[in-house]
Amino acid sequence: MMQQNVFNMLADPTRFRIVEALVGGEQAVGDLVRAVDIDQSGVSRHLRILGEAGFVVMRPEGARRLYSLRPEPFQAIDDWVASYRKLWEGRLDRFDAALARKSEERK
Amino acid sequence: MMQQNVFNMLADPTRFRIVEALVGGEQAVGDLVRAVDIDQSGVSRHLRILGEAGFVVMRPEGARRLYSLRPEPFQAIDDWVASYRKLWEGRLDRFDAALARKSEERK
DNA sequence: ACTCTAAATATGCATACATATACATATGCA
DNA sequence: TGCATATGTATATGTATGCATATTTAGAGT
Repeated sequence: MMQQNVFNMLADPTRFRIVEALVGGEQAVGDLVRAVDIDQSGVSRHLRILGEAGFVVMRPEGARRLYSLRPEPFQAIDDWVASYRKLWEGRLDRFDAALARKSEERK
Repeated sequence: MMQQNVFNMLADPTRFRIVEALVGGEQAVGDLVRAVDIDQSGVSRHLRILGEAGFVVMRPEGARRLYSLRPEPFQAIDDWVASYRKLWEGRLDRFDAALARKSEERK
């Protein structure tokens, strides 16, 4: 099921930039601060919010905290937008059926 | 390119419900008001916002205004989330290559 | 054709509420 | 002690909402 929470996370420009910065792999808070251009306290807060929403996980390494993306919310978006695919694909061919099957594998 | 504008539209719960109500086809404002449970003025305002963001188009029919979804923003989301697919798919097999090709057809 | 009325939708205005941010400070680790 | 990260507090800004009103269209009656 799709809760709009997921889009709420990405709607904030700073959080979006954080997510985009994390797609390449895990990053320490300090690295993200440099990537995002708000105060470090704000980055930490956004990371907490993202964590509570299931977007990121944290792994301590010494004094640093390494954050990385979790796949679930992105899978949820992928599944959700699939139901809108009919908007730009007129028909349901064999390929789309394969897509649907692939999507089923996740459950 | 992905601007977080797109997610902003879906982040609002009322707008999300409007979008979901429109996936089945075009709807008059009055129909959407019944589906969404805020004042009609609010629905009209959200429809304007969605229109300015490229999510919906309007077609007058007598005194009614029929709104329907445009495919572009959903295509954009689909394309964007595709770049996160590596989070849950370890490798790039022949099927994924076909996916990538299919995504290319749009351009 | 003209006017009046009712229905559907849009907009101006005021308000309330959420939340992103910075600064200062606390906590944890080397 | 010094570096990295988290949190408390205050503030400011955006924006969703309702109410009242304007606008547009259809239809009926004369």
